[in-house]
Amino acid sequence: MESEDKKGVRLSRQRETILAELCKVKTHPTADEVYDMVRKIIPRISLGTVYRNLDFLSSRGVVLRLGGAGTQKRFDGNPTPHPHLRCSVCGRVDDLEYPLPLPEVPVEQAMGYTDLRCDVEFVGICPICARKKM
Amino acid sequence: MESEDKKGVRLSRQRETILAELCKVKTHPTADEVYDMVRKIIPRISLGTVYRNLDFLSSRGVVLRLGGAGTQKRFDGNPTPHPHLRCSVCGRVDDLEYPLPLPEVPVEQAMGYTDLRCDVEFVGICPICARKKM
DNA sequence: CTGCGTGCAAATGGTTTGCATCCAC
DNA sequence: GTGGATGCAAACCATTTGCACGCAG
Repeated sequence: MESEDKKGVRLSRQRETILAELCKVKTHPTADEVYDMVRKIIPRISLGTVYRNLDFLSSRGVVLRLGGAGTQKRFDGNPTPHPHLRCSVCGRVDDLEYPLPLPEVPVEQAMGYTDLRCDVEFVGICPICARKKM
Repeated sequence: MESEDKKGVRLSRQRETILAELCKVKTHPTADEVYDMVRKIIPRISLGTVYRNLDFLSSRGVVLRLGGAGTQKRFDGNPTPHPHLRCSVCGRVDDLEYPLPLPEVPVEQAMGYTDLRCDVEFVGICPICARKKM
């Protein structure tokens, strides 16, 4: 029954817009990049609201919060776990467009951990930063 | 020639102790857990020094800095990339003690990224937190 | 009407940094 | 002696939070 989960949840223009903008791009924006995107539509939105909604959406599995190696967290409009490429120089994150089976661990080998989800991230240098180095 | 890399590098008691303590444990301590460990040996060490040295050591590949899903970064005395298990509740990180081949991406599929290193992290609930929930 | 969501601003918390001093080489 | 490393404290910066108001249901 999904109604149990949705009890008391409202659809504000802010929340709607944040999700729409995030799904629109193929980049993996940080919270304040999302803030900039949404501000073009709702100029008076606050950064706190953006954080609250990204939190809300990722806790419901509607979007993905990428932990990753960098300082800032990045968000992905595609909630299905899939491998990412991260640039160790500029922090940019791309989707890996190559079918790569996510590794799995037999439950009895998971050292007692449960509900395992696999995160795969390839860290390297993106073509743009590689070029700059020359 | 390793002397080129080591130009001007000194081995202070602080740096030595930080590395020794980190290698001694099988947990994956955060910077201030390392601070606590080292403070038992060098009480007047500063947190800044711990950060500077963990930075120094990981940039040289002597230890591993785990990006990971949590807020704080964790460090691993074993510099060889290997899969980790992370508890999404308490943030604890364990080594996966199960041989799992790290996925590889053919260079021509890496979307122009170079020097790729693979990070695999399984996120789930550790046995301790699972028990607490009951 | 209700109470969830928002805007604003202050607070947090991990990490970084400037600077004078210290000590490994 | 020299410059890399330290201790201390202030600065940073991404993120979180308290509070009064606004608006979706």
